Amino acid sequence: MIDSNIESKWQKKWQDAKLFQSNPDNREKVFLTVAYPYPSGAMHVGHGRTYTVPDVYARFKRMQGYNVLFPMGWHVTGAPVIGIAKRIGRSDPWTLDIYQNVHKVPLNELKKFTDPHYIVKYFSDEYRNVMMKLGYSIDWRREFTTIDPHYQKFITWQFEKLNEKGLVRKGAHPVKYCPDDENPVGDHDLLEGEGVAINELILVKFKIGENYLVAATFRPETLFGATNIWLNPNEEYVKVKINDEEWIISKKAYYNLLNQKSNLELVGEIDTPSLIGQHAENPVTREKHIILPASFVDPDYATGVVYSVPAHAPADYIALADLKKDTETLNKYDIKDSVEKIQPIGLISLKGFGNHPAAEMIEKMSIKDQNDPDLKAATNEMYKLEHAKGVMGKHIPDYAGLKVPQARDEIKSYLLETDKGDIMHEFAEKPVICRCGTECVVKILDNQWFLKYSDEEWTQKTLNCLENMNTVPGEIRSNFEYYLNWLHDWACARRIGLGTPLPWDPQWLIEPLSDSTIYMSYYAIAPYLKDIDPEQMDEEFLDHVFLDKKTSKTNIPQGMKEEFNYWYPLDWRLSAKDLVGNHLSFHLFHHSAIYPQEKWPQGVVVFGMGLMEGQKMSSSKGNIVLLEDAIKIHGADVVRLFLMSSAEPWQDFDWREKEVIGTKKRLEWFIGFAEMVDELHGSQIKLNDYNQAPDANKSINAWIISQVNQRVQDVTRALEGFQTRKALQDALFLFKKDIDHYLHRVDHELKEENAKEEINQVLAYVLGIWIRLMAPFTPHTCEELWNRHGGQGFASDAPWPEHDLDLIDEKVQKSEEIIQGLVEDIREIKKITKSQPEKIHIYLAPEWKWKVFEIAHQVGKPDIGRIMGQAIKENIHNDKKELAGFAQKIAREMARMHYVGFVDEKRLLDDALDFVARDANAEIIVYQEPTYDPKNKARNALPYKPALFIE
RNA sequence: GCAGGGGUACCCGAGUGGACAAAGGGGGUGGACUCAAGAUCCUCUGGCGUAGGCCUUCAAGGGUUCGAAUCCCUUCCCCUGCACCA
Repeated sequence: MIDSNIESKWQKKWQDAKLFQSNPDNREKVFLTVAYPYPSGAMHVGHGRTYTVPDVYARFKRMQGYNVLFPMGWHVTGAPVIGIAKRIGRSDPWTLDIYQNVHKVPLNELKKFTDPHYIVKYFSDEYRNVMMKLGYSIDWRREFTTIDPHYQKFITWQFEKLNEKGLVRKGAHPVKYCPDDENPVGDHDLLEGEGVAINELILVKFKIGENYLVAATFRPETLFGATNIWLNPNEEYVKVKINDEEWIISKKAYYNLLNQKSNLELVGEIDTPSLIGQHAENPVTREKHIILPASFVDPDYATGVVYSVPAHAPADYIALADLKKDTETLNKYDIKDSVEKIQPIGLISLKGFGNHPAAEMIEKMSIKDQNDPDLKAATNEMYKLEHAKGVMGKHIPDYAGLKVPQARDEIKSYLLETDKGDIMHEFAEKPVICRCGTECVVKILDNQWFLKYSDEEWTQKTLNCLENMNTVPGEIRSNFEYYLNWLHDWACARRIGLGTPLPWDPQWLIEPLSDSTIYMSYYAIAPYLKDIDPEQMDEEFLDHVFLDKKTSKTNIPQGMKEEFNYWYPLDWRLSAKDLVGNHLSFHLFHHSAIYPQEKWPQGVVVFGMGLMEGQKMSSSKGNIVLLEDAIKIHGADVVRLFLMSSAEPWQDFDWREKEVIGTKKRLEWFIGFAEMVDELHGSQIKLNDYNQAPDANKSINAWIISQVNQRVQDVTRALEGFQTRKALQDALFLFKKDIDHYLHRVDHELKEENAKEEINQVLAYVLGIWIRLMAPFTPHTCEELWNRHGGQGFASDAPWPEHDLDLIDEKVQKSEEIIQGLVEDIREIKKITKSQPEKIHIYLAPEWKWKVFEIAHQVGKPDIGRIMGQAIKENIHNDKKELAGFAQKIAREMARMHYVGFVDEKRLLDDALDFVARDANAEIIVYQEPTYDPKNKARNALPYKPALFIE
């Protein structure tokens, strides 16, 4: 039923009609962009959602009469494809497997993937192809890649602006670094160690002879409790020269430090055992500490030298205990007497613990020795507790009474200022391994360029920008506020990758997040650039176009500047949730820095993630569904429909094959309905003849017209807020349910000519509205139906239906509820009594009960006194006792009831009598007055709820 | 740790003070159609009930209110992000 030829047919017609090529005119505009893809892999259904949301919104707004621009480009800046090309080049099996089997690249193409440019070309072609197959209403004339020379000139201009405004600075920066690739690596480049943080450690120089034994610590405040120094006697230690000092550290530490310190020089090897038993001087307390052996010391972590604080560090405490028992070692190094004398020195007071918390922690967690796997947990726990609640002891000079974090900062400053300490960086966890298999190191990059997002003035300006902006969903706003304030300076340049050179320091390339902040502006000028030499796009040129500055240039194309001013500011920016803290925030920063306020972004929409059958979707794990396959199996409209209906854009959606098929059935039903309308009509209808709602004589016809108008209102409202799921809930699922119900209700009337004529009119009206409501979601199907049923022009261009408030009638809706309530009541009574009645007597509520309802409604509260008072005053019923009983009974109900006024139930039931009789399979007799009432049921009758007697 | 979002029936998921035993979908049940299967349509899908009703439920406990899935407090649990980068 769903035919891919139909889809390609309409795609071609749209293209031929240039339907989605948007040019400035006198209409109101809507400009929306979605983050352009980085084409390093095939497009899966997760991407499908990302790009379908703006398409649906664009189509919706277009039908409402706006001039809508929805463009697309390719973000090819960055390093990942370089790595991929390299790995393909050396036939890395993992990479080959992913590209062959997950991205489904044919072998002859894969061979060419050693060229990173080819990779992005290949996948951007594929993306474009899939986007076209999905029927996106993109203005393809504006397409570009981020390494086009024209675009590079635009980026150059942007960075010159930022630099002129003093928003760029130079500095040093620690990064994860692969020594083999000679490049920083991001988390996605890692085989192991994803998300591992880089920590800063303080180096403390313990003087030993003319040299320094350099220990590393997170907790310099504990220097006052140091009792000894630990080395691992089985490891190699070396002497290195740094500036004019000589340090003793482990050999592995030396190699790590090479990446962090310049002018580091290996001077000589050390005989490690000879150090044991010697003493080194604490730079703060001037005490001499003995150097002792410990197996827990990892030579690859930090400097391989640790100073020991047994009172507060569980590892030190247990290592000391181990050593005291180890007579062999004590004798070997002749340190027995010294070790025995060592006692923990408490220096931090901690609520709930005594003088030596580490000892208690060891006890509590039953740590056996220094090789116990739980030792790490004990250390962490201790660290957290003392960090959060510890206070420096009274006997500690200068720092007494300070909280631990504060003391730590002050001691750190003291050590650094007096040159008694230094800093190094280390991974929080090891190993960290690059995809190429090499173990990564922490490297300090000098001469790095930073965007100064920490700049207060700039942040404030950007917060202003946020304040005047819409965020969808609304809750995401506080995230933005948080991130804008939190953002540190951003290292904006790289050594490796594709991209634009930094104009004033061209050995650096502008990094991908930094070159995609204001590029939405570029879409406005993109169609003008074909015949322009990029060299002409200098600062004066672009200042004129984007900032309205005067120019004497004569080679700037006519209309370029005007076009930018027409489309800008950007109305909506759409992007994924995880980009709130970088891309989306950067885009606000850069707009606020470069453009005047009237050009600042107007809104953002944030996306959730995609799941597949409940599992996280991920190319590297292979559990993705390629869009191309999904389109092939289900058709573009079904894919679109499922993606839009299964979750709101900002929620995570779950691709479940079973539910996709369910969606497909629903769409087929819609198509079948259209056919059925024609069939009932007896000949092809012309939708244009049915733009007005027909006059309804029967209440059920008024009901469906009311429902349809209600749905139109709800769908429109939902789409305005990008709630595609809610919109479809109304436009498809509930709409279908209404029609199901309607058809069920009128089924028996289709044989009567008179009734049928009205039904036909109603159905034609409904169909015309329905096709248009669905057009943004399933454009191909809707074009086809629109065309088949004599709609004018393209459905994509047809006017969006507007709801008529006069037709949304609460009484009509209530009336149908009354009928349904009645049918359900009959069913229930039949079920309970397990009987099949022959006659059903229906008693309507007398007039006085309606009056009591009216009074109760006006009173508005369950205030029986007032209701009674008013009722007696109006003299609505003679039997005061019955009146009181009734008032009491309904007082409570009223709060729950949706009272919409008097409904002529007699007329209503006459209308629906056939239906009720058929459903109940019995004769129905309606009584306004209870002339026959053997079981005295009539007194139960309420407005909206007639009484029943079945026999 | 910090920040944000959550816990609703067999599953997914609406619902932010009364119309709620709780939308919609999926799954299941029974029925109609059919030689049959499939598709389609209808019913039911917390418990009890020979008259349209009653009882128990929205992570757990406590509170506010005439009235709580919804508001407040406490506890437990889950998810996402925390950067050198798509």
